[in-house]
Amino acid sequence: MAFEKVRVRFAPSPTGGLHLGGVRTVLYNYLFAKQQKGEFILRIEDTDKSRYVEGAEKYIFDCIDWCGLQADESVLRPGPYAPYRQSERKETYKKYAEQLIKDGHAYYAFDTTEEIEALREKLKASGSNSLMYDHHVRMQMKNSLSLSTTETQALLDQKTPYVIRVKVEPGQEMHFNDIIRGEISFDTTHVDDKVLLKADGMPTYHLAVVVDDFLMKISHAFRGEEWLPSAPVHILLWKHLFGLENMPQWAHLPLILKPDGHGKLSKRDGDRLGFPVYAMDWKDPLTGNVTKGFKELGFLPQAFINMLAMLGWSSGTEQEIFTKEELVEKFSLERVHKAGAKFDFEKAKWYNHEWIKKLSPEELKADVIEIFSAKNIEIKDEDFLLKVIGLVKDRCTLLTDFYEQGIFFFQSPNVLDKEAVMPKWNDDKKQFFTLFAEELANLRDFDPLDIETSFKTLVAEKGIKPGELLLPLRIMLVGGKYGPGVFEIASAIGSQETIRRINKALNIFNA
RNA sequence: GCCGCGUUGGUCAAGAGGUUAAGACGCCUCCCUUUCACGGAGGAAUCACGGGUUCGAGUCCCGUACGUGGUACCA
Repeated sequence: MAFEKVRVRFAPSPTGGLHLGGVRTVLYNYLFAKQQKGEFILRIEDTDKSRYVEGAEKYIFDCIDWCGLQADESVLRPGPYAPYRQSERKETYKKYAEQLIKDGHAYYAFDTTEEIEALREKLKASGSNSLMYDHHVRMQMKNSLSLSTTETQALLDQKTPYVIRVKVEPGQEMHFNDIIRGEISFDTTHVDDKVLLKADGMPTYHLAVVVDDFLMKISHAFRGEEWLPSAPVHILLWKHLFGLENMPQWAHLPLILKPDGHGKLSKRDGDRLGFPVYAMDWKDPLTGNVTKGFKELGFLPQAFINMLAMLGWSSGTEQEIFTKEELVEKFSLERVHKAGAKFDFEKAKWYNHEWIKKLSPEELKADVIEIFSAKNIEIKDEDFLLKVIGLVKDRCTLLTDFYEQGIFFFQSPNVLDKEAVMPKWNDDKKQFFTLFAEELANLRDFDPLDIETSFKTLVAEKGIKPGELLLPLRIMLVGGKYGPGVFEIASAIGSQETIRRINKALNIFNA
């Protein structure tokens, strides 16, 4: 099983949305490929027409792009093994399915849905603990094993709809070595005769994944733990079709679970608990419903993939904040957890906060401009914006927080928190601010220290406690009890604007 | 039901037979800050249970419980 180089793949189905677990699988694939100087390819599983959603394919590429995890080969960037859409590889799968029949490892099955339903009813009634189409029942069904060659040929000639099923021989021990879980064993007695090729000529996942992985020379295959139970089928196909020695190494990733209750995290949990489960906003073209994404909520892609990487993996050190490059360097499949992890949105926000603190104003600039422009605030002076970002970024958890944390640098506050001021408002204070505004007009340099000195001097003259006046001043400039140091703010917005805001507020407070 | 996989604080987790069982999120207290954050110091809180093996078990084995996934012409 000598592979020339590491080749990994991710194969989403375009059924709408890209869930956290999916993005994490992409991420682990990407990290491993880059680390091993290998290639990451992205193929599309679009063989189920009934679930195909228009636009979902593009959406998947957009999400992956936002996360910065571009594939080396894909529908967008075809490589030597194109096409990468399974619907365009139909004939290939059919060829291998027929090969399997020829070799006696698969068979035609002509049973209708109703007949299979009836089988299950019958099994249930008889108290059987297995409702599968398997070696117990296949000779009672309508297929090329129970029928004679001529009968089978006749049905085929009449264009009777059929599927192709694997023939699983019972009583065989099967082993394989999972990179994360180690030795895993199955008994084929409990494996059913899975459908390989559907009546419409499309392959099922089982056939397609094996054929594609072989043809595309995949060396390592990572997928969610939910696939573990179907591994025996895949191993059987590898054995019969391409040889076990050519099979990729498997790694079954732990599941991402609901924060409360039980089960896999699903799209509905996000709506229910108020956090996103998709990378980006997804608008269902049929219903028009929008499912929220991390991007639009105000997450940085760096924080998003950092958080995702740590959900099921740890470096073994105390480091928690990793750049993509550091992840490529440090990541190891052996250190991926076996158990599923509950998703914690609070921790996700913490990662974002850390990343906002870590990035420079320059690196944050483009995102912040976008946040403001979405609120119809046009940024004219970028140097000023950079200064503002530097002043407020430590108090922003989400990118969208830049709006409320920074808006007062660009606009006089519309609403003042009067409640915080009025109960203690009096003539002395009124007088103070009137005087203070006049003082400010005379200041040469309007830097924070000068303003503070001027303020303190006046406060001392008037014999009022500074604390009594600092809060009203803040409310006047900012509107509320938040933001960086008042004198920093005053200096940033300039003397004219500061005086204007003080006077405006005086009118309101004195009214 | 059957089959697979798993189980360290509320959550993410370190831990590869001998540790005072790291660290982070969240929560609480205090300090800093004449706002809100940032930052700093501290606190409460954990090895699912029962049997083995061993001088010694969170770590190895077996069982039980619980969780989770699969059991589709879905992926």
